[in-house]
Amino acid sequence: MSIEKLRPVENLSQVDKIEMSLQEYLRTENFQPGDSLPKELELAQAMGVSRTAIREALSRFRTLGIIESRKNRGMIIAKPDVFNNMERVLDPQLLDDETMNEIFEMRLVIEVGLGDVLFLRKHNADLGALEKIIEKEEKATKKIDIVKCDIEFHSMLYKLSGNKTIMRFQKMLRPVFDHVYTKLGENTAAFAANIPEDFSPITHRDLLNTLKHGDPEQFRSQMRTHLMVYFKKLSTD
Amino acid sequence: MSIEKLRPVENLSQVDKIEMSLQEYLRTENFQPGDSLPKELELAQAMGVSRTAIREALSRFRTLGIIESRKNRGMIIAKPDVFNNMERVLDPQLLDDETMNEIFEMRLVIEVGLGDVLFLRKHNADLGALEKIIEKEEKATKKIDIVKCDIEFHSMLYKLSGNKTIMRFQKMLRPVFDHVYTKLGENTAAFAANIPEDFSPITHRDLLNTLKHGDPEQFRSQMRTHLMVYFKKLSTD
DNA sequence: AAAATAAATATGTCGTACATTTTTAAAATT
DNA sequence: AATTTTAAAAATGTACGACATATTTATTTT
Repeated sequence: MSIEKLRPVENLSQVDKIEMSLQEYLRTENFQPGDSLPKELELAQAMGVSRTAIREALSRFRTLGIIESRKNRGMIIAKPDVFNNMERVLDPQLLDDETMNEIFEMRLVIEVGLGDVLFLRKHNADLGALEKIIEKEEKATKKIDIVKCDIEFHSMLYKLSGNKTIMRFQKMLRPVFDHVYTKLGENTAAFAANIPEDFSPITHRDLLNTLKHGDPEQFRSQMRTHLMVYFKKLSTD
Repeated sequence: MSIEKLRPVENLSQVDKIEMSLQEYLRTENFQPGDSLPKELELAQAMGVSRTAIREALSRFRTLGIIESRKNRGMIIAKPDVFNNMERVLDPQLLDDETMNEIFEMRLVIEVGLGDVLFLRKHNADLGALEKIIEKEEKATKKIDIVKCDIEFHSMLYKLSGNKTIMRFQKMLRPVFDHVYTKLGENTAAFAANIPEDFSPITHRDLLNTLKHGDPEQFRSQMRTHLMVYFKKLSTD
């Protein structure tokens, strides 16, 4: 059994306890987005602690996007934004290589799986947008422009999925991708390493064609191949 | 162009500014995990604000898992945990139906795409663990036990992916899944609705067999079918 | 009754003080 | 002189009180 679950018993600060207590309160009282919270002073008095401590606990909720406070007016339960604030944590400068690799792998997983959703929604999706990006890419000569188009193309796929949560997720991870891209840009040898001799790459145009006239299974497979070039990791361990 | 990018110009609180300033400082000074930060008072003096304001900004970073503070000792840059604290935001009670659907759809996307990684790593993965879960499931009679096994099976897939980030992601989303499961459990009619007459479901055993003797493409396709039963949404819009 | 004014309200910011525990420095003992 | 004991300094955590500011509510004036 995992022992981590029950670690923090009495190593909790006062604010930690207040936070837990508050969270419990919000849940049991069934607070909903838009509902307004008791005033800081009321909370402080009710819990028998200082306003300072209450404010720090509330500050955590605010940081997590659980509550919102309007100056001089009061605080309300916020409509949760799932990936709120994650961008700030995902600083490529702070991430270790392993996590970075894992995130990139996760991207592969998602974009391969994205095929199904794309096929379900493509009738009301703007495939022309993809076409335009591809044309721009095919005309581009400088590497930086090609990379830009690449990012644009894949971003557009997320957009066409029509799933705002997935879109948000990609937006959140983009700094990581960009970072890896630029790193790869500096060193195309590693970039193209570990690709088998007989490997025939899949272009963005291939993907679009499949999206237009193919089926999800084909798309998944092609996307897998298309993204493989970025993964030394995947092919080795 | 999206106007949202440049909205908050002068609607920033002092703490907001301090936070930005601090983040900038940490980035340009190239702080790395483990490095210790200046003391609160030093920061306050350097920026010409009170310790209170500094503390609130630091509190945000702590909440986001960017820094860690050891009582009476000092604060250090933390090794970022990408999905730190996200669980608390993902309270099913607060999520609207649309987001919930989108998250569930994202799960489909990921588990379909997971096939590739599973096949890459299955040699050092414990397929026997899956076998055991399936056996338990096949013996189970009560619905609640079956649901439990179902959750266990899918969780195990994430685990076998060997990608800790993906695993963390699933852990984070599990409360949402559980919530939907129990809601579905109350109403099996809706649960099984919208499934075509000629639909032949894919069992967990089918998936395991494919994992053992099939190929990624087959697995992706079967996983797609397997998860389809949960999606009225996917088949309609 | 409508408009203008005043009071109450709630969060944001500040300053100070003290508790607690770790680290560092100093003193005492062998 | 080296080790142990004791004392001081340091840093975060908690608390209280005060004021600023902008909003809301109540009161007064026209």
